[in-house]
Amino acid sequence: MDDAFIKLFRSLAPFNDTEIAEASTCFDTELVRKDEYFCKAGRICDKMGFVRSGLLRSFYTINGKETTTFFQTPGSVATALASFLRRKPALENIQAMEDSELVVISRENLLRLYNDNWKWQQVGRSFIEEYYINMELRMISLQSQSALERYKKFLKEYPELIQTVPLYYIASYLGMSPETLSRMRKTIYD
Amino acid sequence: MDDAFIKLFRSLAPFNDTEIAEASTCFDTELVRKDEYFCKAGRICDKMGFVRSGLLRSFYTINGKETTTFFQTPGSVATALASFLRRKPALENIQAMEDSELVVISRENLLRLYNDNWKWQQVGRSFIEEYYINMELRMISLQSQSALERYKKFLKEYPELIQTVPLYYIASYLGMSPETLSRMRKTIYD
DNA sequence: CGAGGCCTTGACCGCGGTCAATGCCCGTGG
DNA sequence: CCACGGGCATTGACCGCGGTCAAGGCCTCG
Repeated sequence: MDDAFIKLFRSLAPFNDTEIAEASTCFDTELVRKDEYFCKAGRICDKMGFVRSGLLRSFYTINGKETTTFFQTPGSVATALASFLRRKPALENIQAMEDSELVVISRENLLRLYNDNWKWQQVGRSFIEEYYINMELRMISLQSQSALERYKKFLKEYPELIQTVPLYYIASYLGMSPETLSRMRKTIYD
Repeated sequence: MDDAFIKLFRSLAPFNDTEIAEASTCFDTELVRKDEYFCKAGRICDKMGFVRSGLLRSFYTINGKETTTFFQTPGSVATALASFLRRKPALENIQAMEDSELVVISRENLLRLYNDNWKWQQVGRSFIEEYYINMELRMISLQSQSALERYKKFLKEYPELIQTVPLYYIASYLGMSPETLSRMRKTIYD
């Protein structure tokens, strides 16, 4: 397991070294090459990944149109959460936009950790809470802000991504067409 | 505590009678009269309510405009979740649309239950999961469906609410103006 | 050099928001 | 009992945001 994630877990529950060491056998490393999928829509997503390096995005396809829902940068969690939780086919895909390395735990192993030690329950709760709050903020933004406001907000929150992510993915994430995003950008930079 | 909720809790973790009995001292009953608030925006929401009877709605106000985010019917959970989890001022209000009765647990007592018994951790996880999945579906709907499609979907999912809830709240929940909702209704019933 | 991927630009237009008027229902008080 | 007023739904007129379609420019890569 990775140092950064050990730190993260420790910040969520008071683990000692033994507990971390025992748990580390439950985690695995997975490489996902650019354009390949970590999860696919229609299949049950039975793993949870912690991004160590690279960059991924979640998106679903409705009426032939892709909608990007999240970008997973190093330090964040990648999973089709609803599918993972309910063991139903996932709605969304998770695709690597660059070669990415993830620390992965299977659903099975996670449930085992939950049973072994309540502290992992707490970690699990925390991640879902995190997911939830992200989603809530995103929804409020989509519902109450104009396209321009949403773009400005994105600029503040994810300045790095503007450089690396194709604009049409960002447009999709922001709930607008690439053309509209292009025009928003124009109005800002005159 | 209420029979319906005991059943619910039991479906989420294998409680025995003693555990339920011990926990029941942590719960309380709260009456919220029509138009009064269970939670208020700007204050920290430090309780979680299980609706026994009545009807409530969550909404937040941005730029002087209300947006309804959820309706809480009997059996569902009422709390400003992000505020509850992070102990930050709530963005949303929860207001009773009819006289309502809730079984309430304080944050403090919930944390105590979490510590006492891992099964309650599981219950807590389940509720957040529920909240999360609801939110996700709502977001997908808002982003990928037209106003008319969203209304039709609402009709299927919450036929009861059409009778009892003022249409302008439903419009707000569906992310459209009351006028638009009115026109959608017209196109359906000719 | 050509091809394909991505971004921009322009023209057009439709969904749905805003504003304002009207209708309807119902509770309240004269 | 009726008059009034307020809350809610509907309707109409208008219009702007942002989507769609199509074309053109600009990369990079084979």
